Parts: sequence; C-alpha cells; structure tokens
Amino acid sequence: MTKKNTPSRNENRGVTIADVAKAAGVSIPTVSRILNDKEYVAEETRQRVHEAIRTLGYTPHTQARRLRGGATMTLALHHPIESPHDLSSVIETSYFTGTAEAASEKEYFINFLVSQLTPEALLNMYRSNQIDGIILLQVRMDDWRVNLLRENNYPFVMIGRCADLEDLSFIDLDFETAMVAAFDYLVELGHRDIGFLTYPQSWHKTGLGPAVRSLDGYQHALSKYGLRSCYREIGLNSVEEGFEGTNDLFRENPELTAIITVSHLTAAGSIKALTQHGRNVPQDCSVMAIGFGGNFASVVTPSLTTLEWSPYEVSYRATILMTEKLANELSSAQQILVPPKLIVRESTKEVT
Amino acid sequence: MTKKNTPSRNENRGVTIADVAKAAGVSIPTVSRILNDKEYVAEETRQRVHEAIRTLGYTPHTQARRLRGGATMTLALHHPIESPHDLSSVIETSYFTGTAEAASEKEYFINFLVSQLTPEALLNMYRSNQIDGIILLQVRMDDWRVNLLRENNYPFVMIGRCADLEDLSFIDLDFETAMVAAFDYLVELGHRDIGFLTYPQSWHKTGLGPAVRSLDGYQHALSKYGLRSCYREIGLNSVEEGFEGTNDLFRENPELTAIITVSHLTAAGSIKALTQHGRNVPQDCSVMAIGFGGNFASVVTPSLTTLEWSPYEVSYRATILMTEKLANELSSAQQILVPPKLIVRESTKEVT
DNA sequence: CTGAAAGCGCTTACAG
DNA sequence: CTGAAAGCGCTTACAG
Repeated sequence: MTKKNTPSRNENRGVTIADVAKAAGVSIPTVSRILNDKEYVAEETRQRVHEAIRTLGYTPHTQARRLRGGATMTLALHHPIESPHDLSSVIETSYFTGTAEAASEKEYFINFLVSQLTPEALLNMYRSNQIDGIILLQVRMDDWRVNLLRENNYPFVMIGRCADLEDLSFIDLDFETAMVAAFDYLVELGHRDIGFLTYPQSWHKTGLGPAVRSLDGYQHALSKYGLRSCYREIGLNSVEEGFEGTNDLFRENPELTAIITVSHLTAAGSIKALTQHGRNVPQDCSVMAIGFGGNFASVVTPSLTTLEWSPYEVSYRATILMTEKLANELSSAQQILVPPKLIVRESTKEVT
Repeated sequence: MTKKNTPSRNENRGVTIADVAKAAGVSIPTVSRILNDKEYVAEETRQRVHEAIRTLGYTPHTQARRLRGGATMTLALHHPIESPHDLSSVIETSYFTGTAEAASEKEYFINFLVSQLTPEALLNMYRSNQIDGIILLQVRMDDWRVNLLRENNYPFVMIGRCADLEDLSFIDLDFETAMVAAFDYLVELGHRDIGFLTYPQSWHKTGLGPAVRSLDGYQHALSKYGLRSCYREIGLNSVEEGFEGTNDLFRENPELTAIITVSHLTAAGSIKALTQHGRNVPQDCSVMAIGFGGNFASVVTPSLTTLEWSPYEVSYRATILMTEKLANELSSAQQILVPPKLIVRESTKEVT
C-alpha cells in the first residue's frame, strides 16, 4: 500500500483574481468587472480574460466577495430543542430539504441551528456577520427570539407565529381551520361522539402555536355542531401515549365513534388500543390525524385519513420569503396561513 | 396600525475592531491579540479593552476572520438525488441533526447539498472557498465524486464507501454483517425458509453500497446455513412494493416462515400482505427489517424487530472525522464499519 | 508589552 | 473602455 502525501490545503486553491489579471494582461478591476458583468468592456478584452479564467480554472473567492459586499448570503433555520438527538421525532426531513433547496436557488447558504440558543448567541449570529437573517421554527405566542430580533431590527421570518404580529412576516399552518375541517368531515359522516388527543399540556402552557390554536379550533368546532368536549392532552411522539390516551378516553366515554389525533405516532397508538379492545378501525371507530403527512400515513394499518401539510412546501416558501425580505422586495409584511389538505384513506368511515 | 421603518441593514452591525481600539485607546492589533488570547498583554490594557468590547457590544466579523485565516470553516453534506422533494423518504432527519450538532461543536458551519451536483459545481465549492471539506452520502462503488475529489486532493469523508478505499476515510454501515446477523437470529429461532426483499435492481446496477453488500452478505449467509436463495429486488420507499413483493414471494414459495426487508416501509407492506392472506405475524410468519430505526418500528403493528443503526451517531461521527482530517489530526485514514444493533420487538418468533 | 505596516481576495468609486 | 487607489474587517510578522 503506497503511502500518499496528503497536504492539508490544496494547490488549486491559490488561483486569484490577480493571477487572472496577469495572465490576461489587464488590471484586477477589469477582471472584476467582467466577472460581474459591469459596464462596458471591450469585447476583445472580455474574450482574453475569459480565456485566462478558463485555463487557470479560476473561481472567485466567496468569502472575499462577501466581505466586500457586506452581506453574508447566509441564512439560519432555528429549531429550539434541548436535545438535538431527538429532533427527528419533532421535525420532518422535508423541513431541511425545502429550506436547503430554496436557499440554494437564491444562492444563499443555510445553517441549521438545532440547539437551545441564548439571546446573546442569537444576537452574535448577526453581529458577527454569520447570517443575514433567520427562520424561526416552533414559535411561541410570546417568544423571546421574536422580541429580541424585533427590538434590534434584525431580519427574520417565522414558520409559525406569535401573538403580536404587527409588521412581522410569517407562514403558518392553519390549525384552527384544520380542527374545524376535521369536525366538518367527521360530522358529515354522521359522527357526534368525537374524542380528541391533542398536544401535551406543556406545549399549551408555554404558548406553542399549534397547541393553543388547535384547542381554539376545537372549541369553535364544538360550538358549531353543539357537541360536548372530550379531549386529552398527551405526549406527541410516542405510540404508547396514543395507546394510553385512547384507553383513557374510552374508559370514560365508551360511546365515542371517532378519534382525532395531532400526530401520526399517537394515531398509530390509538389504532392499536382500539384493535386490542376488539374495536375494528374504521368499522367501529374512525381515527384521523392532523399534521404532516409523509410516509407514516400508509405504514399504519389501516392507512390513516389525514389533514396534512407539506413541510417541504412550507419551509421552501418561508425561505424564499426570507430572501425577498433581505432583498427589500417585500413592500409590506407577508402573513401566510396555509390550510391543510384532507386525504381520505382507510381509517375513517361513516357511522353505521 | 403604525407603520414602522424597516431598514435593510442594522445599525448594530457597524461595530468594528477599530471602534473598540479607539474606545479603549489602543491600537487595532492589540485588540486582536486580546481577542485571540495571544502573547503577553498588560492586564490593565486587557481590562480596558474588554470593557470597551462589552459596552460597544462588539463581536468579531466572522467573514473577515475567515478571509484572513484561509479556512472557510464550512463543511458540506451531499446527498445526490434528482428530486430534493423526495429526500425525506430516502434519508432520516437525524442525518442532518447529527451533522449539524458535530459541526457546531467544532465551530464549523454546515451546508446541506441536496441536489444533483455537476463535477464542475463540486470543484467550484472548493475553488471558490465555499467549503473546506465535504461529507459524501449515497456513495457508489465507483463514484465520480470520489474520483474527482481524490484527483484534486480535496478533503472529503464518506458515509458509505466505494471500491478502492486506499487512503480514504469513511464510516459505513456494515451491511454484510447485518445480513448474516439477521440469518443467525432467524435460524436460531428455527427458520430455514427465509425470503429476502432487497434493494431495487437499479441500486445494484449503479453499484450503490447497501445494495451490493446486502446481497453479498445474503450469499454468505445462505452458504453458511446451506439455505436456498429466495429474494426479490423491489422499490425501497413504498408500502405497496413491500406488499406486492411479499405476495410474489409467497406465490412461488408458500413454505416461507420469515421475511427480511431492508426498509421499514416495505416491512409494513409485507405485514399487510401477510395479514390480508390470513397469515398472522409473527405466529405464521416472522418479519424483520434491516435499516435505520427511529419511530417507524413501533408504529407498525406488530412492532418490527430490526437490525438498526443510528443515523444521528453515524453522521455525527462522520462530521467529527471530517473536522479532524481538516485539522490534520488524523495520522492515517480512518475506516470505520458500524455493526447494526438487533432490537427484538413483536414481529418475529420461533418456528412452531 | 504595543504599534505601524502589509496583506487576505475582492469591488467600487474616481480619474483618465 | 481601463487602471491606480482605497477599503471591507481582520491577523500576523516585524519593529520598537
């Protein structure tokens, strides 16, 4: 096995604008102009410079350009979570890919921040010119990040939304509409005894949007149809909690004919519990989930009827929004509410 | 609604090292030294400078530091895929979070590249100093990215591995071992008629590691136990393909008592097919999946026995490896093979 | 222990 | 149409 020499920095790296200028027999500014399609340049000069660029394999130094240009052309996507290890159960891959795709289209870099951030650290991201803007995930009704960024007038965009939205741009899932839509659908099928397994109490207490707004929507739906309240606040990301929540619900309300959950995981637990107690889904009880779709829905047996959003699309749009804001292309704050899509699969059925 | 003025760049941004120097009544290099804990500085001066830094809210300009320092302190993670939209079905979130976490610990930035990359574009990432190194995903036995990077002597690390590994650093899942381990486990339970739903033929043809090595491991296992071959190459990411693949397999081999799949999705399809044909899992037939774990396994009913790896850990380690390589902390190429962990759940059982 | 000088690679007025 | 000069914010020898 021949041992090769592995230098830490590469030789190719050395080609600078000065090299190109020398090779083409012109000055550095001239090369720069040609690179940036500025002003008038003699066609013959342009040819010569391009020739030099090609033979030298020159590419402008991104960092230097950015230093000169003032903008970092870098965005951050922040999800506050104690343990990044667990993020996979909280957020879908498509959030990353949607953001990454939009950023790359707009020639921005994107940094994913998946940790608890101190106010100091957040400010430093801007102050030290690491980022031009940030996209906030998991926004609370009263969110310190929003307050801080707003005070300091640093550009940001939310996926989600806080309480005071004046002049703020966001894209959010419309949970209120989703809840009512779920009831519209189930009531239409003849259901009147509907149980709801919602977000954990801790989410509600800390003012997390989905928790607060789902419950609001739930109340609307109840009064719209004159139904009585029947819900449990349970953990989001475990089949077990769905299992136990469902058992709980049925112990006190054996008459239920439908269950709405806010995660595919708890829906799966719900189905497990029902099946185990001899209730067939959807024959004896319908189950539906509100949330992100993806592959989960069809893995479950029976496959899940859902009201879902595309995290890819939502994050893509949020990122485009961020770049537009930075380019001053937004005349006013953009506030976008995305309605969910109803996808009927096998887990729901009319009451017999 | 009061209309606020939204300047595009922020005022706080202006604080530079020169401001600090002036405020503290010292020269710029002195501030720089203090910032970087260099050499001897009079304690009294240090105090004064720190004081100025604090009151001005100064943070060093990252881009400028990088320009001066030579390194971009930025890494890329590349997954080649035609449609980034579909990435969520191919790769787990934990890949991103593991990478992001390691990068942030080492004070690197990380850019996720989730698109088809041209050779030209890949070289440009280095030439234009956008990145110091790249982490390659979905590596083929003969991978143009590897060849190109190697030729140009640009630093990279693989999650996966190609055929010629001389002097290359990687961390890969040990699929051969996994296959044999699956058979060890099932044979121990008394199974001798075992069907295998493996990666699609296209993967095998393009030389994708998991496809090639799973099949190799499969052959080893067969000859180890003197069993006959019985497998199908099917699509990875759909419940349907698992469903149909299983039906296919049983049509010609009704005697099968166990199925091994390489994805949770196809395993779910497998269970669906078996159940639908009146075969109880695991009573009449065991099903197990080789691959990443996560929440999928317990969503399925019965929950899946798996041989699994943690994508968080694998990507975390790969990223650390990359930073070590860049810091020249690696005396030789690191080649790490990660064995899977067997997690017995409900979907497997001894032959009765 | 500290400052004046040069330079990282580029771009943008400013003259010609 | 093109070049000389200044500067983006920082760090690193080099003198003192």
